[in-house]
Amino acid sequence: MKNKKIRDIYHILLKQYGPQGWWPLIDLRNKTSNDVHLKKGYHPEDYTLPENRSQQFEICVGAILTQNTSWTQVEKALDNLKNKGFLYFNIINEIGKEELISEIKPSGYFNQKAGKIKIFTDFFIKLNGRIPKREELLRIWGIGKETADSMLLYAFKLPFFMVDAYTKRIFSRIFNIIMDDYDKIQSLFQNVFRDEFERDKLIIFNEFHSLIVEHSKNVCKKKPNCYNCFLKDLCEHCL
DNA sequence: AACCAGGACGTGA
DNA sequence: TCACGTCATGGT
Repeated sequence: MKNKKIRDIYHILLKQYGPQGWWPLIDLRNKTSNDVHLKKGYHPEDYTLPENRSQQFEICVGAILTQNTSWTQVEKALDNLKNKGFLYFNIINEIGKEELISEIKPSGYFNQKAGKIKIFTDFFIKLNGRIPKREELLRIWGIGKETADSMLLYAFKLPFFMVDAYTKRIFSRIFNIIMDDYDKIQSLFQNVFRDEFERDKLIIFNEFHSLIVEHSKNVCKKKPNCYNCFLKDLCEHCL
């Protein structure tokens, strides 16, 4: 049964990698941590974050910046914005597009992304603290399904399972079927955990996605390292 | 030196 | 609907 397999995989990944502490927040990066192994900005097992509109906004900007771009590049862009004092919705709203572009260059696609961030910022301000509907986000130019769901899950704490290229790749291999339809994959996963409490769903979707990213980077890469993959007993690609 | 990274949009068939 | 081109920097 697919559902049980998906549940098993979640628990295996969680046990192997541990809580991932998504979504990283820039202010936590500068905090002195007694755990040197803790990746900066991440906050494992603290699901209270984000705790204010400013942090929500930062996550949303990061979600746009990371479109088809590695997070290390996004960090550079966010650092630039932070150091300039730009990483606030009221400031982004004030500054010119060219000014924004010059700070987010490391993340690539800077012309498009600057426009996307400006448009989203206008929307975010008009929210005035309200939590947006998914359809509202999808109507905004520059926000597709994945970006919308990453905002809903990690910034607005709503239980949407987000699907990305990694998710499609891993589970295409595991089930030995081409899984490419965003909506089908999302409803499959949300259905698996439909009976969980809302609070648990949030944690599960939060961790699951980040664990998928972690496993995809380390093991289930484009050229997979099946030899030391601890999912191989469940993976049809390896049978 | 090609290839890829936590996608989305516009176009033509 | 779908396949494809475009956007762009910096890592490996």
